[in-house]
Amino acid sequence: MTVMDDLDGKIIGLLVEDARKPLTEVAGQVGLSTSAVNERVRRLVAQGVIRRFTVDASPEALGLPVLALIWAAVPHAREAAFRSFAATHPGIVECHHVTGVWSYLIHLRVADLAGVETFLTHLKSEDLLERSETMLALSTVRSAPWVPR
Amino acid sequence: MTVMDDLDGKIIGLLVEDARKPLTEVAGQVGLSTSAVNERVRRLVAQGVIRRFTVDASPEALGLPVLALIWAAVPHAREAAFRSFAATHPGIVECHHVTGVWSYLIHLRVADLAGVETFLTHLKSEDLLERSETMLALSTVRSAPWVPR
DNA sequence: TCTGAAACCGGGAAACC
DNA sequence: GGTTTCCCGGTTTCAGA
Repeated sequence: MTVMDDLDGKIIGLLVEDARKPLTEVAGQVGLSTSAVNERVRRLVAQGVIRRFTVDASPEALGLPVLALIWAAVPHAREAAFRSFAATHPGIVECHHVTGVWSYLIHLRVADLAGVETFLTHLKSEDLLERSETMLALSTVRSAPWVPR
Repeated sequence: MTVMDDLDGKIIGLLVEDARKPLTEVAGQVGLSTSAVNERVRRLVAQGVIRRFTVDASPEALGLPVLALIWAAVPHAREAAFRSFAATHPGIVECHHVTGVWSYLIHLRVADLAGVETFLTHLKSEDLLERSETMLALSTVRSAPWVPR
């Protein structure tokens, strides 16, 4: 299905750095014509290799400096509810079902520590949380792009 | 510093969904002229609220289906070395310095489980790892945008 | 800081190699 | 699949409010 050569890789790399970079420039840097690049980008989007064009925003600038990493044990009977909650809650940046003693790892973006407490209290009140363990990110060496929602 | 009103918030929200959406459309949806939107976007970039325009790619489509979440204890004397390693290693998607018994949480994207072993072995051989604990993401309820490097 | 008009330039389609 | 050409439309700038 996925037919990718290293030119596609280069194109993606350039667009990762700046998605607004004119295709003419991209074309110049990969050694193709604009149309060829345009067609390849179209294909990459159609194939789902590129999921979307987006912006990487600064959570700090938008008032969400606190990143909490939360291990969560979810009541078995409430797992479906937990998943739909996690999929829509605006503070939840990531949520992975993981191996090990905890069922989920949540990345939570909030304005302050009170926001963490509010979040955990809310989860418990909805019976979506058996127990949890929270760690705070003191600093970040490397981060994924962040998008508000 | 950061002067943001809810119009800026709306604009960012629209660009998050589709960074290539014509500014004329954005303008229509927020009730401003194209020029005004253009100016606001320019300001948001200048202020660092928007860090960059990028693409959200599919790690699976690019042959990296495995996401490993690794807790790492790093030798105190090697922390600077660890940080610069983590900042540049292509497989490391995220790396946070955290509170708790572990010093770092790493998100590692690799092709298969052998990739996880190679990674850990390499870290140890460079004396960047005292001990670690690895969890695998079985499924992801919610994920941040992913960019290859 | 916004609007509206004008200039410019990049993107998308068509025809062809 | 690739290139070149051409046209449409979006971005950008500027004058004015």
